[in-house]
Amino acid sequence: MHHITKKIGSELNPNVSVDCVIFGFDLEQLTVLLIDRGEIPSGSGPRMALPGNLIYDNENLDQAANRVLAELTGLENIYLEQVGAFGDPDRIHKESDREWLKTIRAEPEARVITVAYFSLVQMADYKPQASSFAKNADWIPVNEISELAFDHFEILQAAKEKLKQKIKIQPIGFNLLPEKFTLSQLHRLYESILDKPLDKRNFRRKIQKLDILSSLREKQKGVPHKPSLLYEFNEEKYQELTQTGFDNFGF
Amino acid sequence: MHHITKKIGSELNPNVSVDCVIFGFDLEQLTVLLIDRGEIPSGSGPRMALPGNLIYDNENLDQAANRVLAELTGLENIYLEQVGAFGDPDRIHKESDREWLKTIRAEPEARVITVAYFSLVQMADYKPQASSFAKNADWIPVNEISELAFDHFEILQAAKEKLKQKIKIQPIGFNLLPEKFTLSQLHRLYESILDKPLDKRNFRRKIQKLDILSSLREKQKGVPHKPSLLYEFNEEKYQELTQTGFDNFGF
DNA sequence: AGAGCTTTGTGTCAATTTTACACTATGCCA
DNA sequence: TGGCATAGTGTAAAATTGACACAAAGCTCT
Repeated sequence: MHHITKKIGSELNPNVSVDCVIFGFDLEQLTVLLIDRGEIPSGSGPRMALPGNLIYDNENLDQAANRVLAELTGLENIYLEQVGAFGDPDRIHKESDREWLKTIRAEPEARVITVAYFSLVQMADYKPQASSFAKNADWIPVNEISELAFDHFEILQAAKEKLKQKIKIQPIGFNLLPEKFTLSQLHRLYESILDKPLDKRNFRRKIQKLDILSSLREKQKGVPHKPSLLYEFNEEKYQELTQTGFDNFGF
Repeated sequence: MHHITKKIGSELNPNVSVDCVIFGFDLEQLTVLLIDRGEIPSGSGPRMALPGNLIYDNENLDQAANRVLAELTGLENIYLEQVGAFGDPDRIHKESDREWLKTIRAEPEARVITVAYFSLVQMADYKPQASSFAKNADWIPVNEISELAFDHFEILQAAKEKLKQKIKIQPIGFNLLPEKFTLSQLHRLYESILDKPLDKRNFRRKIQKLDILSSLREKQKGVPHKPSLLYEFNEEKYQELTQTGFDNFGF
């Protein structure tokens, strides 16, 4: 009678999905990877949405999120963290959303609870392209997003907030940067996540005191100003740090 | 074919449940309200579980959590916050859990994702009693809990951690105390949530600086030692504080 | 009534952390 | 070579933290 009476492990669960807020950083500002659903038949309504999909009955939630991420970007072993569950019965109320669901879901009217995740990726690792998921995918600066499909805007807000809290407690921001980066880039990253200016000297002092950066004997090339030293993230020290635990970056 | 083709809004969703970690404080230590499932037929396995239930298709997740809380305790308008979603396909692997589900669920083999909440209640407001939920319910000190049904122990850990983080950022601990309380009680509450000793004088200094307590001209009665002054939580100041936002209690 | 027990309530000092703030150095470009 | 843009650096005042000890109040017991 219900899907659970079917063979377990082989099918989509019509009631539970995952959505991923995939953050990137273009060295200027925080961005999110959104999919473009193309022209919405009924004309109105936002075209952009978070990547997401129903879960399979034989995978756990983390696996589902990793799968969605991999299906869209091909990336694996990416930093991923749950934001929470969202499940208003009327979270699908825009006409454009209903119509779209008809084109992609076997049961477009099902009441779906979605579990949101956020992930941090190095933008350079993935150049957006069309996929099974989407007519198109794009990195969009978070500040420029004002509406999304379904309740995805709400989810985005929650993900931003969670990231904000988390980065005060763990130096996860490195997941967003290329291997070699400058302190100024790190500085701008923190500013864009925390959404407030941070004093340059004080920021540098604090970060350095964490002692998780290795300075390279290497400088930026070709910039029209004084070149910056490049740094690497020192995983060893980071592990030490997370072991002993630290409560506060103090930003 | 699936339950979603039925009339929406009237039925249990067989795939999604909520579980509540209901915290209390007995003025000595942090406690959790657990239900006792009674003798487990197969003999082995934990008897205690978190209160929880499947959601209805016409309620959102917060409503479902509030409903479960109200059904068990009769309490309403209680502090409630989502912890996250838990959904291992094999989260129901103990034999005792399978058997119990057979007695309470229409579809005991369904793969269920549960959304966990934690809530803070004043223990005095609720005296445990049997209910539709449980043969019995009881306040159990969190430190004395070492196993629970399903993945409830894991959920409890996550809820404790979330509470720990949250209380560093917002003075939500007041939800656990009676209207009038002493600074020592508040002190012990913070110690038991943070699970570490806090210096008495430093604690008092910090709390007082928040300026959200009103001292009453009233003392404890009948205690075999110097009586303590009683305090009230000052909601007005609290609102001010949460508006302007404060990032850190600094514990 | 007094001794003893238990918990309350209080202050200071040293060390650390935070905040605010401005100028020189380096490399490109025109 | 001068101009432009960003990198990189130090200090002093203020605030916060952490460590620490003893007198006061009320009850109980004898």
